[in-house]
Amino acid sequence: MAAKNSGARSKRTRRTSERPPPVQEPPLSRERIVTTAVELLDAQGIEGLTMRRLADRLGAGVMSLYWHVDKKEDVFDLALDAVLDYRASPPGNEPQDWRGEAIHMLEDWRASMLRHPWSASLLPRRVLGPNILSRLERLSQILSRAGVADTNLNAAIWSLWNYVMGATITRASFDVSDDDRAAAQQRLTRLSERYPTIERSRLLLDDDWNGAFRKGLGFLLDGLSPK
Amino acid sequence: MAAKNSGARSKRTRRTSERPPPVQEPPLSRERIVTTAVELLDAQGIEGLTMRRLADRLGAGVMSLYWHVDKKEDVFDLALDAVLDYRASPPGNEPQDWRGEAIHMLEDWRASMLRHPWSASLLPRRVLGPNILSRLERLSQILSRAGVADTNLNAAIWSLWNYVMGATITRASFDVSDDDRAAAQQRLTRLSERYPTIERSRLLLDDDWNGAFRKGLGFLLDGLSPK
DNA sequence: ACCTGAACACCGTTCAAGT
DNA sequence: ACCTGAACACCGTTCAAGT
Repeated sequence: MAAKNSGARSKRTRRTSERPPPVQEPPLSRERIVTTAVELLDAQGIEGLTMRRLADRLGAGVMSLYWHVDKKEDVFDLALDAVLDYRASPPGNEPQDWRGEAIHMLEDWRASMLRHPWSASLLPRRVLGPNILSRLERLSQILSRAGVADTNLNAAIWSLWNYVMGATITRASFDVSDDDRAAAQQRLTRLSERYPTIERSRLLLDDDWNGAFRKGLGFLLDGLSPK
Repeated sequence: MAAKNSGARSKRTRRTSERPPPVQEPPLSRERIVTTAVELLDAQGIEGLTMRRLADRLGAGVMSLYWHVDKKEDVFDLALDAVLDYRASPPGNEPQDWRGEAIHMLEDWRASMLRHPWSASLLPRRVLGPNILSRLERLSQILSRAGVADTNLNAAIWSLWNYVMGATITRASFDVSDDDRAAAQQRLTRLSERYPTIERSRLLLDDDWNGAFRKGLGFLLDGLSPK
């Protein structure tokens, strides 16, 4: 009873068993597709998401997906936004600690994406889904309450966005290719007369990503703070 | 004589004409491959670069490429670094205006990538080529000379890197999908009770990308400046 | 040393059809 | 309304072979 539907592609013979749909194969739906897509992306990375594989995991034919979704791109859009959900303490709270609030939300943003490393390299090409928008909304409110001038508000939001995106994308890509990074540092050491400064500071070997993220974010918030 | 080799795929009959290789079809080489790859990427975008198409443009068979290059990935790596060359006034100059120097170099970085929008979405997954490294080296020297403490140096470099990458990637992706952006703003206006703050500040309609970039960079440099 | 075509194991998506 | 298989026009890369 356990591994019933695993190995055998026995779609044809399903009707013979009499039970009313026993949870086992709920009908296809956008939701189910997105959930499974995220699973697949987590497991196999961005290259691993294939319409054929996705359909397989769902126990459906490839073309069935196209009833619920227009193009493969849509699956990417939906998967990305699905991953960026944010629940935080209600907005009105503690208007004094805007810095802490901003840091919390942005670190969570980064963490959410690093939990699904594919999301980082996906984001650049994707549309702004509702979860992304509501994070931007939240950020805007925090900064506004903090006293950032209206004329600076958009620039401030985008600069934080830029910082977080850049950091996350970089982090995720280094994660994937740790060997490449080692190779780069090797080359760097070999050519230490060409890159003396970053060689000396061990720029590529510094492993404290979280610390660097927080520190840099601190710099930026310092610069943003209304004087 | 002009459009000699354009339409006809007459590889077979080439030997009949007697001339010594008249510049027309220089032998395949890594360099030629990279140059053509950049052209192709500029023209067709990231999806447009295909080993088959690339070989076609070079008047060679697909598999000939694989003598000069291991995998398609390599072509991407090489194309990316090729685009990031930086020539600036010699490093020793004007030690006083570090801020101007940093801004110049980072704006040039962004501009170089925006000239080849595919580079922005490529970078996250790529190795650090020599041109990228030498920019980081340069940045490190500037900040060091500016008096940034050694303990802050790496964090400072990465935060600037993050900012520039985030900004560039975002800019490039919005460039590609201007309609998507319009659609997003539409949805946003429709749901203005959900996103009142960013709706009011017209976050998604603000078109002054260059201004926003400079402003945000200013914030960050302010935060970085040794007090 | 350099280049090649045929073949393999994949893709996303159109289309006409089934229930 | 929802699902399907066959077919089309592509991919990157292995392999055995040519010069």
